[in-house]
Amino acid sequence: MANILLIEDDGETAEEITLELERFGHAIVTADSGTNGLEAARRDFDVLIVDRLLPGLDGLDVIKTIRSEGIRTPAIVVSALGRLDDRVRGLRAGGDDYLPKPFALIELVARLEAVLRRPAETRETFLRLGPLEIDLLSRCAARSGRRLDLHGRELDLLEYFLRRPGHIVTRSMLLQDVWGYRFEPRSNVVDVHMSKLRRKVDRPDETPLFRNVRGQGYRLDEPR
Amino acid sequence: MANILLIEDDGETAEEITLELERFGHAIVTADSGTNGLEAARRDFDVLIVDRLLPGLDGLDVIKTIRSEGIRTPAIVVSALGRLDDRVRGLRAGGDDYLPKPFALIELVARLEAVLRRPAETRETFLRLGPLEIDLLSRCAARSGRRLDLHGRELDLLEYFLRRPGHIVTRSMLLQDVWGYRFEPRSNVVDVHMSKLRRKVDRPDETPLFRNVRGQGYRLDEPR
DNA sequence: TAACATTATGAAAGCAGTTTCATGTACGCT
DNA sequence: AGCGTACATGAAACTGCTTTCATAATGTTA
Repeated sequence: MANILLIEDDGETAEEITLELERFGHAIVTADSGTNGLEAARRDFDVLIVDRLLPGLDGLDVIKTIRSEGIRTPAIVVSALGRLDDRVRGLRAGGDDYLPKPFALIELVARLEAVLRRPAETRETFLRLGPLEIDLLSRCAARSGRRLDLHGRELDLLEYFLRRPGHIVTRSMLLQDVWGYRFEPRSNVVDVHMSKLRRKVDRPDETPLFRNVRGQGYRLDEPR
Repeated sequence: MANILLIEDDGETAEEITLELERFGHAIVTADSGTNGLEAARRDFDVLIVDRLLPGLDGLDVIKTIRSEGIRTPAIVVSALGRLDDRVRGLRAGGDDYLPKPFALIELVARLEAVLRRPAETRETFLRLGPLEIDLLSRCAARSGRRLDLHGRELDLLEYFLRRPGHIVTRSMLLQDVWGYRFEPRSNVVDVHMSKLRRKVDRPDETPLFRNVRGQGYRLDEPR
């Protein structure tokens, strides 16, 4: 029922957890290092399960980083380091959870369900970045007061970028999170919609907010 | 730019205000008594301008009534009674405004713009009535956990009813507020969509929540 | 119960948004 | 500059939601 990102370097453990959670109908994606995990965590998951000790980047740092980027996906940290030092104590304050190893899988499932059961995350319904505004409730957007007449997909796209200002958004992220495709079709839907969206957002006489990053994706710039 | 309901019994004053506000690009609908005004105020307006002294029902009572029904359209009360008694003081607390007569029309326009400029009213994004739930952000609805697969219009319809539980909703209200038609076409769009919506919400084995009120419209019953 | 008005609904038509396809343009590397 | 790849975009095809239309069912009144 939920999209879960598991950041865990030990293949065996990852496999074990994946199988168990899939038994409960969840969809799991695995990342095997802190660096990969960080990248994946920028996408739209319902929960993250993060190992504390990871190659490349510490699990807590992954969470810290995405939080600093405004991503609020709840996270459950799993670790052999049982002692509750300061950093771990900070976790709960941030609404996340901590699970010392070894743990019974059923315990993980329970915490997970608890996180998912939490009152539907009160997301912002109104986003703004510089001259760009978007009202998710009435589903309308504007740039400097000029109303943008966006179609559904275009609006979803813009929302996705507005939630990640200044960050590169890849086609793959969009296909997965906006279109909901599990595997990537060879299609240029994203390109076509980006083209349409950009035409509406960045008019010839305006300073462009969207940029293409060759070989990587697109970025919505924060205004300086 | 805004849909305004003017509740004012004096035709001359009403005309004057209407002309001025239309000059600023607003769309005005007028009601000439408290009773008519009350009925109209249940629809979706951006602001109400209400005369204090009205035939039938006092202006403040109109506001009080719709507030008790959960309608939060901001209101500006206009009155020759300049003294700020308790009831008027209560107005500001409720987010509404008061304008003693006589006033310059430009003053009314200013207050109006101020009200409209207020941070987009933080409406509920999640509505519930008995077994019915609707999440406006993800735009999905459910009855007793059973997910209703509603199309856009159906969802808009359901939202409209959920915001007016137990109240009769006329076809005319729906055409105006959900479809945005200014004048009523002879069409049975509403009937068709109600039919589809009811089929999804009220299944044969469930106790029906929607009712038809012959000659008037439909009602979504509050569960007892 | 007959006659009329209102409501319900299946199916077809209409239309708008989405996706694909084909082609043109820009970029980066040697 | 030349080449290959990535990106941009007009237009057609497609899809699915919306609306209309026609007809049936239901309720109301005399």
